[in-house]
Amino acid sequence: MAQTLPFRQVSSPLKASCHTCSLSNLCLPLAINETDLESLEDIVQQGRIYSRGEHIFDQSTPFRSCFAVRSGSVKTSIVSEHGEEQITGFFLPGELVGLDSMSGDHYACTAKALERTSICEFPVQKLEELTTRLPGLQHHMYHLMSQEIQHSHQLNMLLSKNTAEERIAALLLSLSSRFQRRRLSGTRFSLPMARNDIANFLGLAVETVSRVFTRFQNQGLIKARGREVELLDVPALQGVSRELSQQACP
Amino acid sequence: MAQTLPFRQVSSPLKASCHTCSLSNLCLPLAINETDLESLEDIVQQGRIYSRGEHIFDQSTPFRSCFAVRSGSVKTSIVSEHGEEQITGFFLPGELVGLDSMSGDHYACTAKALERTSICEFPVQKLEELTTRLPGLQHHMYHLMSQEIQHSHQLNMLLSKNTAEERIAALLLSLSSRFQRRRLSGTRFSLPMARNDIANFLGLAVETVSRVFTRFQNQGLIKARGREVELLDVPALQGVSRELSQQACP
DNA sequence: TTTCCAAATTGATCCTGATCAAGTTTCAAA
DNA sequence: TTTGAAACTTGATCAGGATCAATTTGGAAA
Repeated sequence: MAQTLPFRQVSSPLKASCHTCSLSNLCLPLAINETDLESLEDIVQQGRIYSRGEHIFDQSTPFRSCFAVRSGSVKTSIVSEHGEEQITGFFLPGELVGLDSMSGDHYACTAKALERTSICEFPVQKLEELTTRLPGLQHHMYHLMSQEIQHSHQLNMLLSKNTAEERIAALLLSLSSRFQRRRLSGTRFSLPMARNDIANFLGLAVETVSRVFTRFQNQGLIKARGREVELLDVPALQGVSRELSQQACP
Repeated sequence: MAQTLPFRQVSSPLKASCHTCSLSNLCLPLAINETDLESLEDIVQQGRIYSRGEHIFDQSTPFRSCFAVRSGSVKTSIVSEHGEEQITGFFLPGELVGLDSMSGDHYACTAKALERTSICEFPVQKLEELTTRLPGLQHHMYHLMSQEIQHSHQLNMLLSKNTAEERIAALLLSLSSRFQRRRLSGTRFSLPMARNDIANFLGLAVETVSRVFTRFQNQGLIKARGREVELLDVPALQGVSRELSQQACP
């Protein structure tokens, strides 16, 4: 995958057009003004398209940029010394990938496209220069990073206190509200990730995930066929989850 | 606890002396220069002393400041809708509390002193102003927040993949290396937290923590009497833990 | 010192979810 | 269309750790 990086930099980087991007209200501070927005556009590069399963970066890639998902979705994961993988997050359009890597000179995780995915690239060096000039943008960076800490803490609680059913209900509701913020249906959507990924993320076995899905289905809470999911009874799901209403929702 | 806050602000805040603070190499960027350090000292207030169990802030407190532990130790926790508590971190001298709260206008967690604890206060408004002027300090803030995300991700992995023994070994080793960085013994120290807190933090029952401690003791890995702990066989503990070598170690 | 309550330990039993083992479905490539 | 492999589902069994219960220890206040 190391070859893809030089390629992306050689190929003339398109200047991003945050002005017209429908996601700008998600990945940008709402308070940002016209001139500030132009400064940001100057440093943002419209990255290339990644196809399903393709690496965006991994723990051996030198850290240069954060990435905003424009369309599609991304998963990040860390790997233990013994090769065990732990998925640390799923990222939907408008969400920023790489905030965990802003210390050290390599990425702290591996990022992989879950489907055909388009991303915008923020070179951190330029971003840091810019945030010293734009206090509003700096504040927004603190805001985003702080939220990522909070969401991870909520996930800790979920993993340490909740049952399999509660974890899965919470994930479904999280996805639901995040889709909804993107003006997509919050009750009928397509899971960007495999059952295996769900299991890994939530600290469960695949078989358990599968069983809970069918149990929810039998109880009339959801309708699921493969990755297509319909939430039939959101209040009931909320009753099951009791926590993490909008994990990782920026 | 709300009464203590006004009190702390009325009582003339002492200007901190980061110059002479033995922890400055932990909580400050190493590259910071003389003039920058003075700017920082201008905004840092030497906070008051908290006694064991005392609240520093909670989720109803308006967010104003981050805090650096000067001596003693602090635990932070979040509470679910149903009143379940989840400890999200233990903080030793030199570590910064409150980075998860830099979004929103209230703290995102509750912070409580685990013992007699002295802290320095960083009013965030002034801190943000300062970081726009000092790019090195801004970079350091990104660095610290990024690390907090990483540590939380590592904790996620620990909770989702590791056994009770592995979790506890990892915690002991984490504390060990953090004490060591503070020039304290890494093999013989006093746990700042109760068994209950360890259990809560690691997603276990108290009884399990107790049992693992005695098991480790019988295997000759540690010697434990109450909160006094001696690590007798660090390599063996590392073999048990296999992960999270230095969680939350800034 | 005694008293008292919280913290910690130890034992016995139970249950959720892991693991092992077959299938079944899906979907992409030939 | 066939084929093959990965993804998913379902069933049976097992085990790690939770829970319940009973002491024991420790430390602060009287």
